[in-house]
Amino acid sequence: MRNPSSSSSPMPRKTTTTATTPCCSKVGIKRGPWTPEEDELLSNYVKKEGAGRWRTLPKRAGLLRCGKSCRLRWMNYLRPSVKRGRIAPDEEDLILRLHRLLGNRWSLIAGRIPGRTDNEIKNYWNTHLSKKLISQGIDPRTHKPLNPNPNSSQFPQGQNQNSGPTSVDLEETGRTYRVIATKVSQTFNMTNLDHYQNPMVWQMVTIPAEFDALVMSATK
DNA sequence: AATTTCAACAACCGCAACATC
DNA sequence: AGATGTTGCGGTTGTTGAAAT
Repeated sequence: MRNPSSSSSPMPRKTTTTATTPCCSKVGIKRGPWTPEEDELLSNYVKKEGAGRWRTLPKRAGLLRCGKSCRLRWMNYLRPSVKRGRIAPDEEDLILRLHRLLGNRWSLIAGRIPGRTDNEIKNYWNTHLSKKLISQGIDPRTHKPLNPNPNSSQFPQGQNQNSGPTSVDLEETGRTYRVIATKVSQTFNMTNLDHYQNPMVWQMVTIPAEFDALVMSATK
């Protein structure tokens, strides 16, 4: 793996005049790759004072970074619980299954995979899995076979191709989802299985930790 | 050996939701 | 109830090392 802190030169970024989060608009704020010294400052500070209050944290920790940058660095790299290294085949399999269920809800997916961050999973998806699915003739957005005929309507009226799983998706894989829904219902005392045919419900539901096992068992 | 292209991933941005005053 | 600040998310970009030419 490349050393993320190997360069001390800040990455040039596009400038914007859009009103934005205050911590990002300040002049004199350092950008680009983090140095080992900065990592140590942030790590030591969070271990001592705890994570949070990101806006004021940089000043308190003696860092010339914006709060957003500090939070991102902590969440994606410095947190002790972050697992480094290659995505294992079983993790890849789980990502695929969860993405089929949840769409691009990276934080939700990451929440079900211990030690992996949303950024890591998003990157892995974009650089590996989406290409892998395409090479297998599967649309990475819908997890359905790629349609060779662009004129045929793959997405019925009102369906947003960019969104997560649609009701049509759910219907077409109805049996699988029904099994999941039944198991979830049994486990968490839910009664109306029709809710599981509604993508809006999936968007709203905070999936409990036990869901992992249910997904695994129901879809294998 | 030098240059170009590709792949991987860290980091930034805008936005929205939520919290606080 | 509205304004302001904070946090978190997803999309995107830029840098860098590896591979190919």
